[in-house]
Amino acid sequence: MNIELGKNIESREIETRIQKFWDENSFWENDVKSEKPGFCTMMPPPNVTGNLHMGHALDNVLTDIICRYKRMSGFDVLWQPGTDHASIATQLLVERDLSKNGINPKSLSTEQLLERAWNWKNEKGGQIMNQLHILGVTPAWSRERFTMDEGLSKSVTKLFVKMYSEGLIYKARRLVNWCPKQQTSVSDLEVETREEKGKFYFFKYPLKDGGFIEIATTRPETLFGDQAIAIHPENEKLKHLIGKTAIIPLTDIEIPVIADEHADPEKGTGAVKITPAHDMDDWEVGLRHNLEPVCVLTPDAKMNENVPEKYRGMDRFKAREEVMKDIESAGLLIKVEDKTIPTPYSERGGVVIEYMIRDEWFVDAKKLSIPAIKAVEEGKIKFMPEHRQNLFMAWMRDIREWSISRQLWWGHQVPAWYDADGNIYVAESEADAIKQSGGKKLTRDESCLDTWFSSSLWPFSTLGWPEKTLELSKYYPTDLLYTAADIIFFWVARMVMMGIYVIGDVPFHTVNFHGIVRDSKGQKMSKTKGNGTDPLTAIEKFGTDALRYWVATAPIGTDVRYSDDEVKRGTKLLTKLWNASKYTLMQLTDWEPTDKFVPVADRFIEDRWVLSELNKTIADVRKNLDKYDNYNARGAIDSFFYDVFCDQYLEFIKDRFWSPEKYSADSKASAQWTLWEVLRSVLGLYAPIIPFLTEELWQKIYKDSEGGQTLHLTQYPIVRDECETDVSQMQIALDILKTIRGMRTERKIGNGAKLSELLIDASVPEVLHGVIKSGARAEKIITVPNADIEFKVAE
RNA sequence: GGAUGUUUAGCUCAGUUGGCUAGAGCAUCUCGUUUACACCGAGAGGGUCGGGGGUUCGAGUCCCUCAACAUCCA
Repeated sequence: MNIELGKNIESREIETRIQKFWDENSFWENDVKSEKPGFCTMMPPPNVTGNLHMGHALDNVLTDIICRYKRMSGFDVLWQPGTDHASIATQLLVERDLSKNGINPKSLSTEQLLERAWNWKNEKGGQIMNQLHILGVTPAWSRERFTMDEGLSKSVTKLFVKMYSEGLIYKARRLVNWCPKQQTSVSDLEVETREEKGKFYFFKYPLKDGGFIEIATTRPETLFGDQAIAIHPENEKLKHLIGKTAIIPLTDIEIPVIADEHADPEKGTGAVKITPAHDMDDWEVGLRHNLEPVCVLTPDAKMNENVPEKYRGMDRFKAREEVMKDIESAGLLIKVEDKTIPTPYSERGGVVIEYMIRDEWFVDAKKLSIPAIKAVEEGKIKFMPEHRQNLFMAWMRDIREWSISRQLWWGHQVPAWYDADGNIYVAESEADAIKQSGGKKLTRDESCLDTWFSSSLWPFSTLGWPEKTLELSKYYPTDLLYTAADIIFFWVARMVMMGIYVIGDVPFHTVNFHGIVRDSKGQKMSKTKGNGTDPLTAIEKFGTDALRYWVATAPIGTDVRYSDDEVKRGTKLLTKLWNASKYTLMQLTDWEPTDKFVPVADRFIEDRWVLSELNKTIADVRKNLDKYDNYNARGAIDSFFYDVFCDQYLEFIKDRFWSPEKYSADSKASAQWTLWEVLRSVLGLYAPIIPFLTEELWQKIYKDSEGGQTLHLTQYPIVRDECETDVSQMQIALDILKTIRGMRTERKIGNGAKLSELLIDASVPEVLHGVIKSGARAEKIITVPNADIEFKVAE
């Protein structure tokens, strides 16, 4: 063979060239009709308007390693790609863009806004997919879906109607989390509680019969919505006040003093004001005592018409100050204490959540969770790392109803219509709804569904549900899901519930949660800190393979730290692989794959030894990849490649090429066949991790003799029975060679220096003399009974 | 406040059901340009495995307790 490799690797040149070749050939499409067993994984759909970040790189490269491995192991792989409409995030982007251009988004109709959003999606939506290509990942690109595609939207509507008809979706009047910034309700999961420094206000409510009742509150501005004052029924100090009537300060509104266990005698004054429209606990109290909730806030959290004129239109925080000033002037203030208050924030909006009474749509998550819990208990889903299961189960067991309607325009509109009397018609189309109503004039519910509702259908809507497709029967339940731990409840839990409800089976057998990417100091990467690293920048610097190699070092489920130095390790490996290939080719110039084959059993012991080690490695790597353990798989390949192949085997056989006359006639052929086979296996083993360079080398070296188009559709290395020969004696040679190396270092003799004579014990088997001579670079071996190792350096 | 993790070499981390003389990479030090590779090779130093207690012939690994940190939930 006469193939020469250059001195340096042009990583980006190779990678872009090979990426183009892959893209042009659509190698990674599934074939639902194939006889091969299916292997399916879903890409967590990234935000359509988003940009690739390290988290995506982690998900997708880890998934890719497994998909490439499975494909090379005889599976019909379907890796389903696509994007998510991310309703709030996208809507914000579009509105911001409009404002920048001097257009008030509120002046546009929903239709006009939707048109803008679709234009935005069509323009920018492809970007993140293009960025994914650069990672060299292999989803079935032609199957790319978008959560608001026609088909997927139909699935959402269909499911909504089905769930409504079965009572699993319902409209109800509730106190919901309200984001005053985006003016939409949000689910419990979208509320983040932060400990904040605040004030605890103590003041007095006059009693109608004279006297006062003292209360304490953190939210005095809501007092205009008070409906009662509560005292614990067993509060000895205060219970004599129960049944009296209090007057809300700054007003003449009368409210009763009631008995309720919610009033903790130990907290504050022991008496609490009850504002059912603005506090979750008070809402419950209100239900128990039939209190009418009175809302005192506008949707943007200003005081509304239910408060005295002076406060109307005032921001809630300003109103808090004003109310307290006035209470003080009225002589009702007792004291103000500093207090740490758990304050609910809107995760997306970044402002303090209000609780508002609204008619919203809910999913009966409790009912859906029961079979989901059972499925996990029965082990139908494996969590990696395992402890995530506890977290999942704890949340599931404690689940509450899920608020799914949002006052947003970008998303799946709730398929419900109302007639003039407010009757609800839920249907798959307006025509159906009208038919249901008996031909009345209807208006459609304006709210949109929570994006997570839409994306919870992803594992089956992308496979064609509600149609009974071949894809569904072949690929569902899917095998594996790699995703970020922070969406375990938002997405993973909901997919599990919906999958079981809709299809009757779990959406995936294994879910692998990776950690988050931190910077080299262990800080979370964030835009505000500016410590983020863009994967594309890292690729520009070091190449995709190097970045992928770094990703493959991530142990299961732990946070990983990014640093350029870590990624540089990848470039070192690539260089090493390139050089080892180059060296191997140099030894094969007088050899062809068509030459007479040397059976493994006839080869030299060091040749059989390296093949035996390779066999062990292949078994080990496969075992780990079968468990989705990329970390140990990569480690096993590395230690074979570096320690066994490069550092030992290649050194051991050098003398056989330099001085062939010292060895038997078949020495070279034995080593050449071995080199040829081992290098090929190394390329195969590394292929899923560093797909570009291995492809490049395979095409240069092996493609002609093997045929086929790409390394990545060849068979993953398998254990070869004929390589299981007895090489136990090699250990003696390895020990001797290690001792000699130690002696060289001790005596400051370079490892290149040749030894004119090497003295070894006579009991060392003859079969090892060759490898010892070669490995030690000794001209001559002298055997003496009971000898310690000794040598003379050649002049 | 509750739950779940983490705590192993200077740094980042492995260590599967208890049997290791506790490993790797980076960093440090010594030696070596040898015809694949200095993005290299050969070596060396460095840890009472967070503290304390217990079970055991034997504990980094199991139990209890304390501490620090992290995440999630309230």
